[in-house]
Amino acid sequence: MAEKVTAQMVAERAGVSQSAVSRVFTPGASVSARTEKKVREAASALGYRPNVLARAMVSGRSRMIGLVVAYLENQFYPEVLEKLSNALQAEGYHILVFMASQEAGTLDTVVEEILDYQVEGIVLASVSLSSDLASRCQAAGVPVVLFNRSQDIDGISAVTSDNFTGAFQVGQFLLAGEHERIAYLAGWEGASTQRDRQRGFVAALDVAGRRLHAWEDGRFEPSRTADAVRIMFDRSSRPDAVFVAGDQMALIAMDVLRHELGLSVPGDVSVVGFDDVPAASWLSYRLTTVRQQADLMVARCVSTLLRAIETPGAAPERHAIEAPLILRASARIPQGWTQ
Amino acid sequence: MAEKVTAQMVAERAGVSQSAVSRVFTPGASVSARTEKKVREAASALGYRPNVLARAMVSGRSRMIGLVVAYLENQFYPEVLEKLSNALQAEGYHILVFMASQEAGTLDTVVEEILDYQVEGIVLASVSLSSDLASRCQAAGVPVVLFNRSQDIDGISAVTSDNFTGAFQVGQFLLAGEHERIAYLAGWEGASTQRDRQRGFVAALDVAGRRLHAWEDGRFEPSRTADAVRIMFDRSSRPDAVFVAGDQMALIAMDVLRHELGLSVPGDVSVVGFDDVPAASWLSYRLTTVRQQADLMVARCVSTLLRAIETPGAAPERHAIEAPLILRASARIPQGWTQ
DNA sequence: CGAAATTTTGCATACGCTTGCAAAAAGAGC
DNA sequence: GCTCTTTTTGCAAGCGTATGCAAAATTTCG
Repeated sequence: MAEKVTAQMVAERAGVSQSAVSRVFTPGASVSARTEKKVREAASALGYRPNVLARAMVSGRSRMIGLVVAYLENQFYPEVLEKLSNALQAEGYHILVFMASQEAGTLDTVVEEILDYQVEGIVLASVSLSSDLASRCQAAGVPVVLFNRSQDIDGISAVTSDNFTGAFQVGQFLLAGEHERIAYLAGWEGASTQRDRQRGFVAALDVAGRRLHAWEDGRFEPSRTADAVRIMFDRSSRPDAVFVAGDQMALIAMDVLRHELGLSVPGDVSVVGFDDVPAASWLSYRLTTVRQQADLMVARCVSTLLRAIETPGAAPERHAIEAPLILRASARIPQGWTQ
Repeated sequence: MAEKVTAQMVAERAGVSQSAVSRVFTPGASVSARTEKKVREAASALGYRPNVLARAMVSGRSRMIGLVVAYLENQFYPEVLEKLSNALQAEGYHILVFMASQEAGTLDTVVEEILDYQVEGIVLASVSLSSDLASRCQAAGVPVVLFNRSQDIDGISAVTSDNFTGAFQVGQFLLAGEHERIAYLAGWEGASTQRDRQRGFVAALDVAGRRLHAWEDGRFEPSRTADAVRIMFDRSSRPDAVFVAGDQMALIAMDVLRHELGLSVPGDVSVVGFDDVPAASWLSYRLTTVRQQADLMVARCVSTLLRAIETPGAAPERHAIEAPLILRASARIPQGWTQ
């Protein structure tokens, strides 16, 4: 196996100093056209490429962003990961992935590990942060952006959908559809997304002087969700509409309603979800749902992060991306409904 | 923001040399119990943690594995990513993710970028490698493992399912079910998985003196797949069974068959997939399919990779993991079929 | 208790690169 | 051509850690 080729070797071959080589590969540095040519020739002859790690050591810029993800089962996250990776790749950054099991203490460990790698920034997707950890990151000078979670912690930026308004719309939509018994199937209550969606939905009902006819908790877990649906519909006056806190759960709900309880969707029950994962548009479901605009969210996330990296003192940003209702076929559409 | 705490600072506080600090954090190094105690106290008082990058510089061990993934839409890959990340995390490694667009030249660029980070190994998921690139990696002393692709390149390890045998079983299964017109819906022909599955399936028919009644190419792309199904079934003698090269395509096929063409699955057509993605078991599909045992594949992938890292001269390994047929409800089950 | 064997420790160097500084080279202006 | 300004270049000092080597400390054991 060949030795690894260093800037020093290139320098010798090109007959210049090692600093000159470094400058050729540092955008904005001062080099004459002639030495640049000599260096580039020597470099490509030897197959030289700068060592990112060595560069990181002295410049403090590792070109790495740490990403913490809790679960990838939810189809929304692979999509986000892919887009995030592409967006960061375009800016010359790369993603170091860390899986956080849902256990409590895990996140602390994971974040410590991330910091060990001298990442320039951290994205926490669907993960909540203790204020202790947050200040640890700040002490290390590493900006943090929460993705799909919002939290009132000093100095922590967050990018979410406008969950409140999105869910509020759903409430209006179901009311306009003249549903009589409107239910809500909740996600894990520790998630800010769940709380905001519930608040928005209930607020819409509230405006009309209405209340939830039923409420169950699916915790964003498949089997828990199926149970919740069974409980919710095993009563004399079952709901005729249910807003589900996430698509993954909504799809399960539709399956249980149709194939286990023999109900028709949307004939007997209207179902509305949140996320707009790929499967929501599959012909078996055609789920009416609120779309999380992953592209926009990712773009905001990246710009927020880069800004924080470049401007160490910058104030944290909180972004709530518009989340439009996507009409498909799982919920009765009110006459003349436009939006 | 606080300064970053170095081994030197810990050394001063503990009244020892920097080397002593280093040794405390290097498993297997020689330190007395007394200095270890002093160092650990000083370290935790200051919140010291070794800098992975600096460590990588001198030891050549970055504790990073590069992962290249082409597309995450296929539900199989998020699952793999999650498991792979967890398995490597348990071994003290972390994953640096790179997305490879499907364009041709991209992979070269991406692999170069990976090597810049001094990763200790590379996993290529569903991506093919030119022998030129392969030797580049070998020159850099970085072992490569192909995941879900196999290729005859010197020195390159690969982990796949036993696609041939898995598909062969499907052939036997459909024949035993007394299907008359058996079709195959292919994936992208550049993929070894596609080729092996087709070969296995056709071989099974061959043994019985039968041939494919129809063949179309879905290229693993959703809209292409839907078209392929439409073409395949728009003829007087439509297939009564179709083996689809991947679940993602199989689910689309079921949707088109049922909701667009008004056919019953498995009444009119039996459908069998490959992968066993999460959605395959959803009540709307209950897809009979061949399971890729992600756990086993990942475990093999990790052990292969670690072995190659620790034993630089090691011979490449090729593993084909058993892929069992999972019976559900999308294909007619032959009487008395057991397996 | 003392010599030999063993363990622990600090020193110094290296890993591959960036960057401030001062010297050298190149341009500008007359 | 000569001085003054501007650009280019090399030198050398790190960045934070691991590690070979030799000295120091400790243990072993006759």
